[in-house]
Amino acid sequence: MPRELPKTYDPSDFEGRIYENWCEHGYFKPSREGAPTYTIVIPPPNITGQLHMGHALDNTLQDILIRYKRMKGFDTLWVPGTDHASIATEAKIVEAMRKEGLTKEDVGRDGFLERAWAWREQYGNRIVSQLKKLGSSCDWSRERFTLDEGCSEAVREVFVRLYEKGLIYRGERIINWCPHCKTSISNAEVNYEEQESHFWHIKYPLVGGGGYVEVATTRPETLLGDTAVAVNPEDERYKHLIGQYCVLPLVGRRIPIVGDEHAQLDKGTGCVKITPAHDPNDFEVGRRQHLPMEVVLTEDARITDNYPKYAGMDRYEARRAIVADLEAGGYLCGIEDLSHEVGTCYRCGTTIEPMISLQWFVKMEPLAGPAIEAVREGKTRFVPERFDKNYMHWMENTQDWCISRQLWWGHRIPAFYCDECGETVVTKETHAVCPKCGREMRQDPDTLDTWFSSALWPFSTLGWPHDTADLRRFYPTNTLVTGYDIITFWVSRMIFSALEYTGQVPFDTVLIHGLVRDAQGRKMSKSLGNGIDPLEIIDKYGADALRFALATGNSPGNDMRFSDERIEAARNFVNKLWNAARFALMNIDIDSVSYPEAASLPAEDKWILTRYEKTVASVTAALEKYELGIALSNLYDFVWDVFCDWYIELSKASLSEKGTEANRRTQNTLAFVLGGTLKLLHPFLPFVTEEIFMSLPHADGDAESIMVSPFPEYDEGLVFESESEKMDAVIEAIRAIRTRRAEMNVPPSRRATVVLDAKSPDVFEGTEPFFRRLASASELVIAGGAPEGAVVRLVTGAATVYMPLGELVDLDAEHARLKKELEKSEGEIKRLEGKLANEGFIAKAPAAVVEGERAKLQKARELKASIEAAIAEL
RNA sequence: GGGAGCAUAGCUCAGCUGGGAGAGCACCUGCCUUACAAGCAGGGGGUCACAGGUUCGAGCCCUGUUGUUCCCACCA
Repeated sequence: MPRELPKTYDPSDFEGRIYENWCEHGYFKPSREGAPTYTIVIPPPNITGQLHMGHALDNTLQDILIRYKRMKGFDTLWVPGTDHASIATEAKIVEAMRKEGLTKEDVGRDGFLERAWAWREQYGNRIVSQLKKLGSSCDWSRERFTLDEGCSEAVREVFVRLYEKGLIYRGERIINWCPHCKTSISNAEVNYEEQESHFWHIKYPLVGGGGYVEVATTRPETLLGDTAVAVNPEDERYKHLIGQYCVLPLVGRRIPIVGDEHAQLDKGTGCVKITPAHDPNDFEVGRRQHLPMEVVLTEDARITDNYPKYAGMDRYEARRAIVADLEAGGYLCGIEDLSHEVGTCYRCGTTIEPMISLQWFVKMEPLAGPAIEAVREGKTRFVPERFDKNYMHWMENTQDWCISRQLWWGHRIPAFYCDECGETVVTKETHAVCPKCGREMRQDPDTLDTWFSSALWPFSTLGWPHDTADLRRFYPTNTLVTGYDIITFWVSRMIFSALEYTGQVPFDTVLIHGLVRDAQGRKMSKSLGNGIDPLEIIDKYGADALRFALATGNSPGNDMRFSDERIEAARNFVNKLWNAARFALMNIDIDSVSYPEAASLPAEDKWILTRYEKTVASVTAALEKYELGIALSNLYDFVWDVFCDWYIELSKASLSEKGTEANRRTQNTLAFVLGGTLKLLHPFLPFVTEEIFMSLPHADGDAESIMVSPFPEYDEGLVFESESEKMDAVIEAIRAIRTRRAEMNVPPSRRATVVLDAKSPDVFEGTEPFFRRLASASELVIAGGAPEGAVVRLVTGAATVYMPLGELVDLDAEHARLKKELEKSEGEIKRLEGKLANEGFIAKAPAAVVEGERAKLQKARELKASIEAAIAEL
């Protein structure tokens, strides 16, 4: 027996209860052994904070897909988890300790890690509970963490394998150093931003002559580390200087002038100072020219003790001091204003310092090749497609990946060094003994880039490197849903990692979404304080409304704005659905729903079933193409404009006659269509659809929960084209009457006889109740012509409508109005005639299109004739 | 320097493989009608950035221009 719903829609009444119920029944776990699988691994949120709108969008999209596939009969698995986010989390913990007056060194490595794990406990759990509030149907029994034992094992396995293959090496390279985080970061972690600066021109006197060379630099403080000046070997101005020496100002060091193609003829003065230890280009020049490396900066970017005058100054202080000294010494010969791109740390924004450093690297070239090939061959495809360009470009140009970090929170590098003989051992074990001298070895103190472990996420979460049942069944996964901002960091690395270690792509499709911006289109950020908390939105409007707001009108890869209007519109839609269900339940007393029997259905039922089936088809097609926003807006239109505005209103006629056969048929159709619509909506609005579904009588094949019921399949047996067209004609006539009455300001309470002169009178047979209810008709007369007297005339495709509202009609105005309609139809006829007279069109356009245009012309001509008749009668 | 996106109603945006433009919000008019005022009925409002081109036909395809956003890049 149907249960009534509360009068007002209040999501807090049921969202929590329903979610618990789903969990208790284990619906989120895969359980259909024979069925094809569909797998998603969550992009693991960082444990640095709480869920933001970007997560809400990302996870809403994933949940829509996984729920859809589950209802489609797939054995679905959505693997949840969180990311330890080494540098970001470590920075947060350091900051928290600073407030207690503590530093990392105060608490020591073990003490620090203890705090970090406590942090992970607190914030990791919070994120999980927030994902649950959103309705995410993840299999929580498989929850993972990038630093858990399984993931750590995978990391060690990969590190050792790559090392043994020669794809991981340790070496001295120029790396990006963040003086604030005091760690190296990878190229991908550097953001370039425009900074206003200067270009300083400096004279370097030649040794043994009166002349000098002039160099230009944006970083005068690095002068201390110069070990050469380079000129282009082809440069006529300077080539005679190659092999000579000049004197480094302020320092007095003799440095050579070398010929190197790095110096360009048309750049600056043509002479370049070379600082091999603090510039990536100069590093290369230094290698080619066998120049010494002179390190002048400490790890917190201060001048080293080798230069007593400047020792201890930070780099900017030193810059000012050195410029002043150069000027005083007469070495400065010009200052230009300049704005240029400066690298900054993506976590803290500090200007990064290129420095020579001993670090671990992944050799990218052998790994990138197959990764490029896989996407080119379509083994993994991006939606929308254009993002593969992005990916390709990065892959084709990527340099070796610096993976070691001078941090404590992360995967410890599994390399061991012998302090005795300098031997290095890389092993999965937790300690090592030197194979040469038998001493206990010291483990590398550094940890790995956080992306090193997330790169393995699609398979490490399924048990790799072990050959587990999950790995065999659910890998490769199917869809990865993520933002475009993370393609290079993460997606690309998962692809090359998966190919290298598992021999397969990690997923077949990457669904890319954009950023959620604020109402003014700005990025949401802490510093702007314009972030919108998804949890607050859920508390106020419900998770379904939030999901709707994020999913609707959002197309893949594009940013969206989140505003009050948007969430209110979403809530209003859910409320509309709620009330439609309430209406249905107030009128339904049948216990079960049966398949509609075509033979006994009235026109309005055939009409709504036809519209419903077409919605099933379009929603399914859109979902298959990952057009989630389109799928949802199709549903919106169907629910609001078709089901509520028309079918519910039409159904009131027979629902008011209790106990009749017609009444039962209508109840059945109403419940059938509403039930199916709820299923179509369920992936988007999981809670409210379940709440309503539980209250409705069920059809055969429905499960106890909507989330494990079958998704509707398009059923041609319930598509009735011609009857549906008849109903459209009735609707058109009702609309015409309403419009005319509104224009004439006739109140609904003033009912009028409606006389119809129809081309096929049977179309309007039995439709009087509709005209009474929806067009303020007192009665409906189907006549063969115009009634007597001055009346309102409305011409529609199927009929001419007359209403005896003569006293309200200004005959001249009426005449003018009909005349205008006549002109409109004449214009339409002219356009169509012109088109059909065009031989090119007839010859080249598809036959169906030509036929369609002919039919339009035919209709337009009939309409014109009807209007002319109406004018004549006036 | 290279690459990509966007430009459609007052605002925010849809518009799938080319067949005479849609939604939400806002605005105007009228409504307590067997659910819903978080609602119902009706209405106004667009040279689809600009200029060419392809086509029987262009918001959609091609070229260029302008504006705007973003990504990538070691340019002293």
